[in-house]
Amino acid sequence: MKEKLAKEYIALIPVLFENFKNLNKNEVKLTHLQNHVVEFMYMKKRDLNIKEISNGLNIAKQQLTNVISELENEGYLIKMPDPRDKRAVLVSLTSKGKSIQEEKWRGIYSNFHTNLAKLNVEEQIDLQFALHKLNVLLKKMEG
Amino acid sequence: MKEKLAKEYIALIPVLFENFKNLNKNEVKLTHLQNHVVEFMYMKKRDLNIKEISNGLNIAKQQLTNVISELENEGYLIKMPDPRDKRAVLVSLTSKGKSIQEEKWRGIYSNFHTNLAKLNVEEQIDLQFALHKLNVLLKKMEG
DNA sequence: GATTTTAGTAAATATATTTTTACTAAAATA
DNA sequence: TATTTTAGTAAAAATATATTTACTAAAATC
Repeated sequence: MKEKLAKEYIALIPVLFENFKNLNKNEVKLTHLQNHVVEFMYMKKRDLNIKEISNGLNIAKQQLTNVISELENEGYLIKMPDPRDKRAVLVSLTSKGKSIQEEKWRGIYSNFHTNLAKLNVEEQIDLQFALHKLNVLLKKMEG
Repeated sequence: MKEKLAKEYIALIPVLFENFKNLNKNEVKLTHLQNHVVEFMYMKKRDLNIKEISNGLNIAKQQLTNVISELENEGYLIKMPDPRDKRAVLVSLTSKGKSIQEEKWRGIYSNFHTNLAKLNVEEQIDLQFALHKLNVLLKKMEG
């Protein structure tokens, strides 16, 4: 059974991939790395220090110095001293930074709504149930 | 209900994101774009011409000339004339190109197997059912 | 058949990303 | 307390990516 399970899991990826392919065709003039950082921070939903971003994105911390100071200059995030470690710096998305991401999600969201119409009511109920189950179980698997 | 449904859908993304974060820490010495192209071709599971890759990845076709000829030099793909359009060129992943991707999926796969142990049998059955439902329904929504 | 569009290539220039090395100051450890 | 490790910055050099312009040949359209 585990074989079949893993196959279903892996089959899910290209399906979702297709859905998100247009996600980063955003208008805002950020470079790839800048966008990557903002996206990562938005996903994490909390302030992060540079090391955490560096680890999370597999980018050398030296690169982040410039990327983040540029984002700060443009008002997408702010830096502040980490009260728990005087060496470290906490990076926090501003509402301008968050709004870039929210704009992207609005697109996904509305697309999802549109496509939902292709399912009948029974299927919609099944979909909700499946999504919920999946979220709960995948989180359990990670934790 | 649609609200709740969309929320579950969107909540799924960060969960999966976490799972795939290490996917591109691969050893192979490809540049980002090169990796992107190989990944895209692998997902599509068929030969593509340069225009299709350009559209699919939102990359100017001029950029692809170099990226693809480099990949060809390294043996990850081959180019051949498109029999249906003498202007066009079909790009096809070699087994060397495919094996890079397969290596990545093996990592995901084995990670999934490991984490599956955190679920009891009943939960595993639920997971399989949810994954299957989701694949079927999402595909229906796209099509 | 003439004209326009399309697929791909080419090359130059401008930006962005990566890597290497080195430094400071605070934290952790011995 | 002395030593080592860690978080962040800085700057130069090497690569990679993006943009612009222009060209060829085949396809599509008029």
